[in-house]
Amino acid sequence: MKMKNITIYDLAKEAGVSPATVSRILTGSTTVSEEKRQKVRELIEKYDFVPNAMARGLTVSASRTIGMLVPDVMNPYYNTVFSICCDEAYTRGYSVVLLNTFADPAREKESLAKLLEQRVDAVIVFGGKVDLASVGKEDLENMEMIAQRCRTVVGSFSPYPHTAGVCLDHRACMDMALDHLIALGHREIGFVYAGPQYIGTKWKLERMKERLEAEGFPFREEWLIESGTYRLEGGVEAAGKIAGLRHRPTAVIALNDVLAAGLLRGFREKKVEVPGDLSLMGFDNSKLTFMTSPTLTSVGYDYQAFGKTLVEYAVGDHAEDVGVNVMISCMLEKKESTGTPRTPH
Amino acid sequence: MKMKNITIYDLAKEAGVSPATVSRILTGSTTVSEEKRQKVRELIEKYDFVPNAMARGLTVSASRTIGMLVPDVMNPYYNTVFSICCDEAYTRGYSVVLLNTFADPAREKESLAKLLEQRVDAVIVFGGKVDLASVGKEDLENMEMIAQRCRTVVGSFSPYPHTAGVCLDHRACMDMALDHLIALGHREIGFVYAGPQYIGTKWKLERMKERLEAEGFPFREEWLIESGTYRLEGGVEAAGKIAGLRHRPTAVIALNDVLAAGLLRGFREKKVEVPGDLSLMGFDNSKLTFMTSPTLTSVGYDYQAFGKTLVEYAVGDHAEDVGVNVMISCMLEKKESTGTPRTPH
DNA sequence: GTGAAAGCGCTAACAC
DNA sequence: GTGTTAGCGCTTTCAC
Repeated sequence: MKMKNITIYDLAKEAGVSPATVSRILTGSTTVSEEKRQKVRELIEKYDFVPNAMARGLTVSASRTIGMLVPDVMNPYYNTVFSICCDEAYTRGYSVVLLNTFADPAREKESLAKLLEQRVDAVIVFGGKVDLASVGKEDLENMEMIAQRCRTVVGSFSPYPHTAGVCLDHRACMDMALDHLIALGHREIGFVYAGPQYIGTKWKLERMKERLEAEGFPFREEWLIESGTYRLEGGVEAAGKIAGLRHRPTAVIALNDVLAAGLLRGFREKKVEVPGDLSLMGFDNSKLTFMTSPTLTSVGYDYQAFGKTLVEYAVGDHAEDVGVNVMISCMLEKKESTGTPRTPH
Repeated sequence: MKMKNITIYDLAKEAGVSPATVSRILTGSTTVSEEKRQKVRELIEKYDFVPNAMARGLTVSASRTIGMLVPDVMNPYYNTVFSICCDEAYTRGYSVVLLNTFADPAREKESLAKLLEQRVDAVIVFGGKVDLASVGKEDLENMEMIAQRCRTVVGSFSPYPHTAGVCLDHRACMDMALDHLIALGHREIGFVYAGPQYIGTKWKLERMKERLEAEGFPFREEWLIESGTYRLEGGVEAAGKIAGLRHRPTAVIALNDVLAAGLLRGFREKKVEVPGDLSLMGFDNSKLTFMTSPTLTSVGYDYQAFGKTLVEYAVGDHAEDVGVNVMISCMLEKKESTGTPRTPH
């Protein structure tokens, strides 16, 4: 089945020109006589010649390929950003390849290594070590090493000197959520998150404490629920815990829409009405928020800007200010899952 | 910032061995004395040496990389399959890179070309021309050309002699949906799909006609709605049309869960109760079906087998029977969105 | 067990 | 404009 791969030498011989001429036609670097160009074009067509990117890559540095790592393609947040990055990269003549790491450090490391071996022009990293609240010295050095080999940008806050970070302002996001709920009259507010080790979660939690304290609102440990996962099931389970509380909060914020959807489902099972008995909201404002019933109020982001900025840094538009952190703006979209509490204070 | 890339020659010189020896250590092809191995290992560590996959690829044929093309990563169907493929490939020492084509023929072609240039071991193609009911001679030749260069497998029925197809049995899927609805007592059934040009849709439609005819049930053109898209909005719009019908069907089947979710949302706006006034179901049985309220009855597939089979063909486990089509089994999951019609016949 | 040397397929000077 | 030639960084015979 496999046929011998045809090379520019084969084409050159048959066309009666030199390999260099074929190369010139391929790259368009210099002008070639119309006659020869025509002849070679025909042969390329005839043999369905596909140049070998590896041979080319050996002499040319740029591959016009960006590698992107995400912990979970099935999560709307990640696949939305990826999709937009693809689009943005396309307009610039780049393509972006996605690798799924399943939030597994080993796979993340291997994937990164593979991308480096393939000499991609840049890597965009989401999840994993980068998302952790505390970055070890080892990780820092590792990232620096990678940054020395290709452009790097992370989809969260970058503590790395040579890696750009494009990130959400988690404190501002939390403010938006709280402003909304407080304006509706809530003062007993819960929070459901996957784990405190993630930096975004840490910031949101800190901000929440600050705000509630400042407002003089109660802040109970039992209203803080760690689901251990970002997936639907985590939300369902958390809803059970909240429903079982002798003193429930009047509103709950979930770390993402998926968890919020899970909570919604859990509350329905437990006959807790949303937003009647309890207001509920999430973050990410994904399509998902339109599919649930009631639809989910959510703090979303400027995904378009997110993808665009990531790609800009990846292709080197801002080569002078690597190591910088760019904030992506967020906005609240009010939908049906939030309302005034039954017994306003 | 960019440092000179270090090569096996640099390592060899410093270690006082030949480049060949370094290469042997890298590939593990032959035994090398422990002493030299040790020394080289240290240097690899010291310089964070990353071998150049392009140089290697020039002499070695296999890259242990599979390329996958999907029309829309944001669609649960595709990202679920991709995710499982990643997992399956990982256990076999392969990695799979994803490219999003946006169902755009031009991007599909370019993406495919890029994968071929990069000499991936195999490509898994979803969407685009492959999904169309009628494959042109040109497409056929093009696919044959690609199949000559690397293993190819498509995520739908393969009309290509040298390309394996891993596909859903659309007729069986439709049978399952109809069996369920008919058993509940429905005989006036509608169908919402994106467009008739897709082969899966064509088969489903044909099967539906056959079955309804055989049962002697009515089959009205106005109960067949073409949304033009697979996205949520298409479903919302279709719901509006159905709600406006003077004679509504008692049950509606949507081509996928996303459309079904859109329909659900549209029906809610129009005060059509599901499943009270109308039963609704979809295909794919994605996570989404658990997030809506009511939860969505859906015909799902053995995604695990789907991903596994795709990868098996991609890595060449069944090299003898390329060109074959493998069917993935489907199963109905009854949830809340279907019930007995208000006025059973 | 190890080194020398050829070659993978392309690009980019460098001559002409 | 076009051909010649020297690499790019690795793997792999082939000797020893």
